[in-house]
Amino acid sequence: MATIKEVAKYAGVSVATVSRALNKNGYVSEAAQKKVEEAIKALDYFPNEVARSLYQKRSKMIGLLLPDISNPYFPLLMKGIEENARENGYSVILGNVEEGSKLKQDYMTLFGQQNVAGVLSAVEGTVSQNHSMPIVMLDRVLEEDDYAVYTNDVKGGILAAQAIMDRKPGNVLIIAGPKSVPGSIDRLIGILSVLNPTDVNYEIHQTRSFTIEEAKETAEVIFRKYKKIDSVLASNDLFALAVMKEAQTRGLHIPNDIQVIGYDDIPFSQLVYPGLTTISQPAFKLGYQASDLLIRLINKNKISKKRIKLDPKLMIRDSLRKK
Amino acid sequence: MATIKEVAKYAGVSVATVSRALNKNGYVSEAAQKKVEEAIKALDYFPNEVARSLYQKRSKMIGLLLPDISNPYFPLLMKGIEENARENGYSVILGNVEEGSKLKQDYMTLFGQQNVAGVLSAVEGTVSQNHSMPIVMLDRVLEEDDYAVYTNDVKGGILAAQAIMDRKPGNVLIIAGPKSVPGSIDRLIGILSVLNPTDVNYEIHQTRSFTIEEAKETAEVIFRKYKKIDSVLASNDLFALAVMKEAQTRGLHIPNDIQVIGYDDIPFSQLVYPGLTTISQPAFKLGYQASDLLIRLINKNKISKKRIKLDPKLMIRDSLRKK
DNA sequence: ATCGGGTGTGTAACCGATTACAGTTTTATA
DNA sequence: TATAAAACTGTAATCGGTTACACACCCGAT
Repeated sequence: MATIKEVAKYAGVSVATVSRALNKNGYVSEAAQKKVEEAIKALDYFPNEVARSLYQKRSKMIGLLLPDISNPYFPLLMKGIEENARENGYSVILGNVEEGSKLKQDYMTLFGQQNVAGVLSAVEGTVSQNHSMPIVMLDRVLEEDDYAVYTNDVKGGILAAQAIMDRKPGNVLIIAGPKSVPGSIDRLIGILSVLNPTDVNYEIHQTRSFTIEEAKETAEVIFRKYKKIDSVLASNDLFALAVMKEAQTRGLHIPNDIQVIGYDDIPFSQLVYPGLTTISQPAFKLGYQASDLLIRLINKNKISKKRIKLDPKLMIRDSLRKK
Repeated sequence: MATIKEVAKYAGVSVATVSRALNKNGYVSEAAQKKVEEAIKALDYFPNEVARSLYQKRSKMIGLLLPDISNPYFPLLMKGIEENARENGYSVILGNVEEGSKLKQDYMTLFGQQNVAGVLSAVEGTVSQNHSMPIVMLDRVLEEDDYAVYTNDVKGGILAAQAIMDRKPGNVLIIAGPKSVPGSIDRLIGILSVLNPTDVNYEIHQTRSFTIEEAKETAEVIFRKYKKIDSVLASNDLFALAVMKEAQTRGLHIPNDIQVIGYDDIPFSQLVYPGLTTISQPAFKLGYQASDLLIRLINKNKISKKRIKLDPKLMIRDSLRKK
């Protein structure tokens, strides 16, 4: 790889002039600009980002902290982030942190050591040690987070509950997501705000994670534990799919014997039979906007909204009964 | 963030001594070592990786090039990579490249500018411009790739085809993956090596991608185009799931009317009804081993095998008929 | 003719680490 | 006790960029 020094030599100018020509700041004569551009082309030169980062005390990278990339909801998020970041000349360092692990602090330290320009985190309790490193929380957001992009989960809960209430439920089972995940609580609040004023029977089954393993377990448990359930509000699509499968295995017909609604709208919801009716979280958009907000913060651009709340949407497929 | 200079001052030694104490090379007296360690703790010092990278002309990062992170096969791969990389003190820069895009060269340049220590790529035709930057190909591997970790796709094809042949197929449909993906061809070779010696009827339907959109389209098309198919060998699980759904929508019973086998064993294959019988690619292990191989290359460690071929496995669930 | 500002350019300091080199002290060996 | 080797330490160069600063030139206004 050629260096700026070699370019300067080839072009017959100083490194300062090359740098100015490259970054188009400061005065550079047309003649010099042209010589530099020729030299760059001739030597196939690309500036070393590491050297830049060192001087600027800030790299063109953003750190991304995710709780579990094997959860299919996150890849979409990542895609949105990656796309926006790339469009803005940033790249993404990946940090995968098992739920509740202490690894998140290690990653934050690492991000600091790498001079990342900012951090996107979907892990609760992410704190910056370095004040010059902005953080935008996404998806899993607390009251106290300054900058955040997330879904209106109360509304999501309401949409899901209304969809069920519109379809004459008998006994409803709510599978509630882990209490450690802020969104789970909001969804439950939304759901209950719809169910409580009615006289519908419901029970709540509490879960501890969003993993596929627990989804499978849970699906088995609920059919033993709760008899005569005919409507299920699941905390995410994984749980919904697991319940559907278990129901079908037990010879129950969906949606006639039991109707199910999910949450997230992961791509697979369309690929099962019957298609899963679910609440769509705009994952790609969430990621894209979060990256956008972070980069605005980095560049100290005007910020219209510190917390961006996106609306979920009801995706009607075939796992609920006809109205 | 504290710098090495501040640590040196606090400890009453030179920066050279601090550096030697940090990296445990060169001579450092016990007294000095202790003073440095105290200073580090007192100032909460972590060495700046960017400065290190600049001097070493190599960072503690590896570049990862993936063709489509929204394909659920890749997150597992990523998880394996991330885990191994982290264990070895490396972090991962993400590069998502739409199939066939020219973006891959941009990313390779970027990786160069970032002084990455090496690159893992699942994108065909990835070439290094910088000889000191080793590349390990994974999953999508060509003959000419020096270092690679991949699945034995011929064997995978054979396993799938045998599973079908063991279960008295009438008319078989092979959904072949895109020709641009090396593995697709091998799978087809494997499948045909089993089918051709028999007198079973089969047809081949060629596809252009592994996307969910094409999977849905294809599922519709094949039921119109190919009548009386009763066994389907899909190029990946997405296509298999789409076919299952379409079949069920048309009132066909799986596996009695039509049996389906997939490829990949993405986590969802367990969550559909009936469970999808498929060929399991050890995605996590693939990623883990690829990272391991790359880091060996980076450290110029002994390498026992330049190309690592992992074996696929038949996962029997319920989408095939009884033997 | 003189002054001032706008242009254009190069030298050198700087970012924060590693390490070559030189100098000093301690220790071991003859 | 002399002497070499080992142990320890600091100064300064280095990695490859950016930019403060100084200097030189050109042009128009006084």
